[in-house]
Amino acid sequence: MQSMESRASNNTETVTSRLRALIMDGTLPQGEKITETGLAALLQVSRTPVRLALAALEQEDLVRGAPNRGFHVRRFTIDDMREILDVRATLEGMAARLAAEKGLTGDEESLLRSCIEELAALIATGQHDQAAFRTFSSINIRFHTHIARIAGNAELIRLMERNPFRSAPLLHILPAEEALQVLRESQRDHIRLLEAILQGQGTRAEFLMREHALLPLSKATQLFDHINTNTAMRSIQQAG
Amino acid sequence: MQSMESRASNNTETVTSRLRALIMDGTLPQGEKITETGLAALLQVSRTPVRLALAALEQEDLVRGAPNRGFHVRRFTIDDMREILDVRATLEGMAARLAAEKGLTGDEESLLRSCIEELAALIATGQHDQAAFRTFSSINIRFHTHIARIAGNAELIRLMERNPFRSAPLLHILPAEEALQVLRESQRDHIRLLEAILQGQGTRAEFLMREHALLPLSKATQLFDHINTNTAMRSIQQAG
DNA sequence: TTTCCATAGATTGCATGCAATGTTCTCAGT
DNA sequence: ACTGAGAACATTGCATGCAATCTATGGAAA
Repeated sequence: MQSMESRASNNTETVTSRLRALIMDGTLPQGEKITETGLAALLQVSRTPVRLALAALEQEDLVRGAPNRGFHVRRFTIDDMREILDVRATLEGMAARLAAEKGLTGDEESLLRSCIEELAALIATGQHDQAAFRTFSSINIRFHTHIARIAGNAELIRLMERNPFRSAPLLHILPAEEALQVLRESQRDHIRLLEAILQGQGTRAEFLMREHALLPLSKATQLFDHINTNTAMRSIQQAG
Repeated sequence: MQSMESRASNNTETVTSRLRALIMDGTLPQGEKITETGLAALLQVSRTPVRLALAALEQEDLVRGAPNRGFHVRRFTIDDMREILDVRATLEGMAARLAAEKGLTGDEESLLRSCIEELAALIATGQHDQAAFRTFSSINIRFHTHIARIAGNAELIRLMERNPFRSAPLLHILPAEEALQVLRESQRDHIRLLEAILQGQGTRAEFLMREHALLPLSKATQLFDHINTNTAMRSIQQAG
């Protein structure tokens, strides 16, 4: 899953990664105008790789460009985030279904189990600080990534990797108590999911996964009338 | 849905469209090596727009490139096509579900109904030549596109537009009798789908749509041990 | 004959210049 | 003061040159 970052022998990919990071962590705020020359100066490269990077991020829909009028950072409304997470939930559900239909090898099962055990251990400590949430997210991502791998559909994996919100726990913007509760419910989902997959219950796995993927968002919208999308994106970025 | 073609004020988009067409219609066969200079000479432009077009199509996964070693046309195995259609079916299913959950306005309903009536009229003529299949495909695409619009999820539409196989009836590679049967079964699916959507039966609509989207592929694989992916892609291209 | 290395050719990756297109500011006219 | 036209400025889109990298060919050594 980290294949999109880091590995960068050429400048273009470096610029793409850095620009993506600048956007996701809010350094470049939503709606900010981006000029090729400006970015080139900022990142100390020529306009060529910048242009290529912008084209790439335009396809990811992180920046938007009008012909002859340059680019600006996409504005994410709360509805945009909801839509993206909705698609993500559907794709994750498909991955779970395929995994269940295909069945697990012993190795695959134990890998998923170990994720669940690590999460259980983490929750048992009762910690609810930022560090704990980060650890939780990284294990969680491993769990989800592995299910996608097991599903074995390359096109599916490709789309999931391009989705801006990898695993979007939104934990960081929730009050600590609420966040802990999300952790616990998530963990219960994980256990049920593995059970469904092991028993080859494709449809059950699919719907469990959908619910699971939408859990943090529904929690967050229960609590806030209006989510600040800048904060939310920073939160998601920190989670990865 | 045709937004990706035609509208091309600048060279880069023109080159992108033309290159995509060259690949989809088999002029550039699968696995063919593509050099920037070669394409630039062929299309009478400089390397710059070619480079941008290649980067775009790489993200669509129609061409693949190794660092410093250029690009080649992606090879589609039959399994690749299956995977892509599987994802497409899931996304189409999501669109149907959202449409059902949202409900139709009068205009939306009558637009879908008119598609169905046109298809019924076409089938009633009993024609089963290439021209009839093309007409069928174009109406069919309108039907599906409209459902996606009704669903109203921009991210979903974006992914569906990027899927290489828009509506993939594969009719052209089936024997005429089989193709006609596919038409009839499709039409039955359409009617049921509209019914489910009108009654707000989201899950039913979702699963009907999935089956519907996979129908042509399963028919084709019933008949052939091995589908020639070049022929199949040409067929899909003709359908669009 | 086979293997390895070196050199020549080809191709990509990047930087930059130039023309075309947009944007903004000024200033005259109302 | 306000509007509109025009010019100055800024920015993109494209072409092209150059260096770095990769590939291929040929020849020498085992």
